[in-house]
Amino acid sequence: MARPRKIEKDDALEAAMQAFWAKGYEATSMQDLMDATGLKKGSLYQSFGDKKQLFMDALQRYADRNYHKFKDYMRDAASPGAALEGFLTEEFVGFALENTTRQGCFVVNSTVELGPHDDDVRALVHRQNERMEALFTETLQKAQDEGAIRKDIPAEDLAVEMNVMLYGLMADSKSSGDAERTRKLAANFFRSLSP
Amino acid sequence: MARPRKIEKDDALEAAMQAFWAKGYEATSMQDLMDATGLKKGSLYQSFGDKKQLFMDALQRYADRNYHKFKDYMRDAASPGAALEGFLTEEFVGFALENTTRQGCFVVNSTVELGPHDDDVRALVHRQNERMEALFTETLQKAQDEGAIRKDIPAEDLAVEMNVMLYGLMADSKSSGDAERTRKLAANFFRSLSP
DNA sequence: CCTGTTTTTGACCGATTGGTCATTAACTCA
DNA sequence: TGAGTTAATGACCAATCGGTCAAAAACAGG
Repeated sequence: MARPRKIEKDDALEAAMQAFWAKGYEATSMQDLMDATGLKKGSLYQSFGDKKQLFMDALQRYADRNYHKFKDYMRDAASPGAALEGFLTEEFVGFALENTTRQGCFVVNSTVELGPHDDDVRALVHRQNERMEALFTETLQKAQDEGAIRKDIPAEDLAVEMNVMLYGLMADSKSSGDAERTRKLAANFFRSLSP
Repeated sequence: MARPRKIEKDDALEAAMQAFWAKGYEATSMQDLMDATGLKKGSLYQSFGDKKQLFMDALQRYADRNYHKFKDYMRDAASPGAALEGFLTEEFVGFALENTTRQGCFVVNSTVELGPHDDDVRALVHRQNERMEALFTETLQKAQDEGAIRKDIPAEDLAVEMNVMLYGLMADSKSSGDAERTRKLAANFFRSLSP
């Protein structure tokens, strides 16, 4: 009935996500988004609404992807204890090593830049924290039953602590960019979770 | 010999610091800085150079103040162990409670926003991390000798871990704003430092 | 009071910001 | 083939961005 789309909306969103992730909300201009997506300004507005909505869509996309990546990692591990150790000392450090452009974590970046002044970002981050911490809690609980993790602190508390430590590592890596520092931190943190 | 200054440069820098701290570098316009300092645009440029230099001056001011505040706290405590516990469970939580505007830590904010793309910010943050971690190391070392802190991990490593955990808490507080969450996190982290 | 020096001011600059909208292009269905 | 529908385009907008600069203002010493 009408003219078909030339460019996949999904590809454009992925490209916009990369742009926002690399430079943050304020520092990414509509021109940057046009360059990244290959779309003209009018098409961006027609497809995604305004800059803010495009940002929120991109952030949600990132959050979903990260959640499912972590969930899969936990599911595929040999044991809950191995999942936690592997995640902290390998998966996460691997991420830090490939993180040569110091992009950090898009959720952490957005929390710091927009959290204090934007209700939508705060709500999204809150939901993300809740499900990530629920995922960590589940795994930590099983690992406690296994005897791989200390039992004197509730799994829920350890999960929050783990999430916040990952926040710190992501923030720190944005200026340190020191892989050895990250490696040691992750290993020591896992040690402090052990019985 | 010449016209005297009407406004103290120090007061203007303090006001500019508050503005940058509250909104970040990009989101703070010269107009915001004019409103905050009470100075006109031309005066700001004459006194501080450009926006970037003013920002660096403000960030250094904040970093110095924070360092000396922590140093004084450690010095005045009854014992190294009490210094660490008090700092984590009282001083820091008190900061989180008063943090109603979710300003977080200016250094952490700047790392996340500018660290990846600005060598000057990265260098400043690196220096700040080094002296903060040296301060923590010194106190942790003494507390280990006292028997108040676990000895199976070197004090240097614990210091880095503590610094990064504070990074995480500061980032997290920018969207959670949950005092009870912060309190529990700080207490549990101190517990994980104990023997 | 006059001269010299420095601070302060606000008009002004080109570039860029996010955002709009009328026009054109490209398709489907009758 | 023509009518109807939607996608894509780029000219255009007011506002704001960081930054400059000549002129005015406020003091000092002679």
